[in-house]
Amino acid sequence: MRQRIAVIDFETNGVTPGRDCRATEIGVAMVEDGRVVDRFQSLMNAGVWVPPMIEQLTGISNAMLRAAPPAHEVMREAARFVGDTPLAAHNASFDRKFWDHELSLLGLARRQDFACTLLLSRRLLPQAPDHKLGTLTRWAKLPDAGRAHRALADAEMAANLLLLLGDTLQRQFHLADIDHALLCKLQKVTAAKVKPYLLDLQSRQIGSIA
DNA sequence: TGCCAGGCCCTCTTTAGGGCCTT
Repeated sequence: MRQRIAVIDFETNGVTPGRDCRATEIGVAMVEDGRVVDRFQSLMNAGVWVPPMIEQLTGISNAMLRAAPPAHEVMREAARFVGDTPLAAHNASFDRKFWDHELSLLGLARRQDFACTLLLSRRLLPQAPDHKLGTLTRWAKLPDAGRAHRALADAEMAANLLLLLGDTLQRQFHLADIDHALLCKLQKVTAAKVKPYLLDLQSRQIGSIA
């Protein structure tokens, strides 16, 4: 996969963005030419309280957030870092709603689509024991990216998984280079129809060469 | 007043229910 894609991950203090529920950390792993070429990570202070269960899960404490830069500064920097690069995340519906919410507080709006490594791995790696990011990383023997449930480590794990999914597609279906638009299309095809869809795509690519 | 996620996917489905996945 040669295309540049920004793989993002948020740590948050809950699951539904709003006045009391905000992002606490963002990590971005920038993928290009089949590898991670750039990284962005920062804690962010949005003035929200992190419950003990989530402090324990992420290792991000209320004290750490009090010392962190303001959320609006971090998000402005993150938005500049990502620019118009196509986005990806593991369970993108989660990260997308926080990305959109945090941008909206800056008066900004997302212009690009999200590819989802959860939806894609359910379709392309059905033999995996489950489709949690950590399980897939261990199962596929992907590189150790650091402490799970920290934003950059999770973003790097998702980036490695995205590259694996691209390689799997190219190897199994002998497709020309995989791009973000194809991944977004694939995640909308139902799991049962994804293989016929790819075989059809393969035959059309072979036809166009011949 | 009290409660509070939500999108995706499978199946014992579609007039629904429950599990997965993210923090």
